[in-house]
Amino acid sequence: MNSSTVNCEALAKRLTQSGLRPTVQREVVYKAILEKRNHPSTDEIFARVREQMPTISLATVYNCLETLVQCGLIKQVNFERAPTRYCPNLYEHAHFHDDATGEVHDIAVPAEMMDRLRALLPPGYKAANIELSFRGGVMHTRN
Amino acid sequence: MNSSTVNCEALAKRLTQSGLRPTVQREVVYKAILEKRNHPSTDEIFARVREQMPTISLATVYNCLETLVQCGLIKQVNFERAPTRYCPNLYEHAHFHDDATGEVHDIAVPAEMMDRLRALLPPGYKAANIELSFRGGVMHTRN
DNA sequence: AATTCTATTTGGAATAGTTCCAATTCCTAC
DNA sequence: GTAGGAATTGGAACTATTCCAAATAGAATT
Ligand SMILES: [Mn+2]
Ligand SMILES: [Mn+2]
Ligand SMILES: [Zn+2]
Ligand SMILES: [Zn+2]
Repeated sequence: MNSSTVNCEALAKRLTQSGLRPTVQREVVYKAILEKRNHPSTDEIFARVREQMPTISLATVYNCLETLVQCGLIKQVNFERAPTRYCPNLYEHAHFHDDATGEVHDIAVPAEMMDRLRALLPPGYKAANIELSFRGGVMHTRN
Repeated sequence: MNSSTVNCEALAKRLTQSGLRPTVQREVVYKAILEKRNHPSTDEIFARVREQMPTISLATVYNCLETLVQCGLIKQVNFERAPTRYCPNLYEHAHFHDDATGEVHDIAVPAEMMDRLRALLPPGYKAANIELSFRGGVMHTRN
């Protein structure tokens, strides 16, 4: 029983809990995101998925992604107005967008820091969601 | 000498410094953003600007906004994939997007907090930009 | 097992914010 | 005043995403 099997059992369970059907399309889209966790765009996911299922439609990929987000299995990552990316890392974390390569890296954020951020809000403001993102470069260290 | 005059002198100065011309279109777009600092969208800015200058084109508004951002006079504010908004508040701050009203509110962020955020980055990562945004609701307090 | 009912998928059209482009107009420098 | 570059303009093009109506698949019921 490999990790992919585990993940897809979790997927089926979560979908069923939400009253949705664990379809093969949803499974293959979810696996595509898991296989290389580099915050792929919809196009990238579509390309990966087509290798397994060449007949899947782009509309279905969009539908599956929306479903997976609603079930809380993946997160949408938006940067400026660039095409939406997706992230299977469910821990609270921030994103670093490397200007040079275009890559997006996860940045760990302690829960305590999240609390500090929430504390910035005026009384009465309740944040359902906090997004923290960095943009910049990565210096190469010479040894 | 009202504040609008002051702001527009600053605008002209900044544009000239950048080797750009202080045109009437750029001035009227900038004033439109300052007049009601509610993070207006391009459409809203276009509507405001047309009252002063009914002949201005949408393309020019887009051009002016890009110029003003490049000069550092305003900031782009993106939320998910909603239409871009603009903000003349040049202090480092976060944004709170009210789900109920769609309004965007500025949230003050102490410089010390910004430093803590930067400190989350691994060695070698240099953030040219940090974006922090909240989404949620505002509770009404009874008295 | 056939039928029914609904969820899901599918291909293509439509949408919308934004960008691009070529032509005109406007400034500035000479 | 003329020349040259900057800025503006209207409209076309672009593109990520959403919408839609028809086809398909799957679960439930008889
Ligand atoms: Mn994408
Ligand atoms: Mn906008
Ligand atoms: Zn991530
Ligand atoms: Zn702001």
